[in-house]
Amino acid sequence: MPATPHHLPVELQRLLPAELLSVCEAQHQGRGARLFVAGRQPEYMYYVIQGEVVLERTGRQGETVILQRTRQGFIGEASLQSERYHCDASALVPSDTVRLPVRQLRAAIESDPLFASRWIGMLNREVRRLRLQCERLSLHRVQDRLVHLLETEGREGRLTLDAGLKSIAAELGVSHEALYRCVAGMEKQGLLRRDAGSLCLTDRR
Amino acid sequence: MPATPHHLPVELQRLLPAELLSVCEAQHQGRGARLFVAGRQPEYMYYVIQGEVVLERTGRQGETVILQRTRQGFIGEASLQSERYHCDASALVPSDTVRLPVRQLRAAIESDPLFASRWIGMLNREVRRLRLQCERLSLHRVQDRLVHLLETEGREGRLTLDAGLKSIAAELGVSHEALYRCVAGMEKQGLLRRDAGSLCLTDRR
DNA sequence: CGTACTTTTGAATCGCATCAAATCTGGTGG
DNA sequence: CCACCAGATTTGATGCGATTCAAAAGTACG
Repeated sequence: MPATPHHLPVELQRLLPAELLSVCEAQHQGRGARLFVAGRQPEYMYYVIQGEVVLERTGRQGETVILQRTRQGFIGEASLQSERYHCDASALVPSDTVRLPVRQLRAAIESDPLFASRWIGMLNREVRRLRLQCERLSLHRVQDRLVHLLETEGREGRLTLDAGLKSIAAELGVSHEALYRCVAGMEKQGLLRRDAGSLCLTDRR
Repeated sequence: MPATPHHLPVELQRLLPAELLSVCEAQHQGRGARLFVAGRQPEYMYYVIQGEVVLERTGRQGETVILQRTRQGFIGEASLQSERYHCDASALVPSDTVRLPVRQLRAAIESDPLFASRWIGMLNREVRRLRLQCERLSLHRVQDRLVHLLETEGREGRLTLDAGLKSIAAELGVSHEALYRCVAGMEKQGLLRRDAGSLCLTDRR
């Protein structure tokens, strides 16, 4: 069923032209649900309203690598002009999403220059976010990566946890044991506070 | 001086509309030359024809983190709509570049839908490339990262080296000593060949 | 020829992955 | 409500691989 525009997030309402807003379809994804799988032809573009959806790829040793982790925003937007998906998307926790037909999205970009500019702006933000993640992953110590995450993705050093520390560990590219130890150690040193569902850096420099 | 269009790379000629091609300016950057620095207002968009230009940021301990490494293509394209650069760009080796005015680039995107689509395609490729780099950096062993680099950025497992192994080490996020040892070890095991200026995986599986 | 940089090897140390196991948690069905 | 289960969290012990510091040898360039 089509979602009425005023149910959609403000960001989406500002980004999309009216003819696309009207064909958005709200969906709910259960825990572990697959939005799409690698190799399939892209038919819909997905936007995460609430929850946590990851783009992942299976390495050659069978390990799962998380390529993107979205709690709010588009997932797999790079597949707009692709013939097929390059990775899988699945919901880590029950999530609310919106999907819109790729075909109409492409048409809107080609016919609406202002929308195209806004879409480019969204891609530019994504590129910068990915560069930040590369910077983060090039840090060697778990603590450095965690602090970097809190400083760049959190607000005022505070980051809300929707799916537990284990999924954060995967995003940081470290074992969950190492992250648990790191968090415990930083709490003991008073560098970090841990409220229910969020991590927060204390301001000591 | 404006570069005559037929001196520009084919990729650029196919991407840019005529009015932008005519305002491209060819430039040569000496080794270590700064194309732009963080904080400044973007005035030109740069394209690397030949050589090696890096986007880098200085971490809080003063270490240099390479965010992008371009031997061919745009550098800092995410700053198209930004008020200021978020990082520095400098030439690692003497490089040929093209610059075009950001203002006219923005105007072209808003007035030429097909060009906007092509620009989006370029950004999509960049997003995918960055996701690959994140995947690579989340590997733990140096050898895994090097193999991943050769398989994804090389052609048939062969990668041409323009600026020595040390800059590769920085891109892989490892110390240069570790990379030298890794290369030597893999050569000894017959997993890798090292011609003048290129690394090549041998096909043993 | 000297200077700056890359490449190379060595040795010591550190941090994390890994394996193991115990505890805690939320959710399920009896 | 309680027993139970799957998954998350937590702590411990061990080993590996990379960082780091150090130093020497090779190389390009003015």
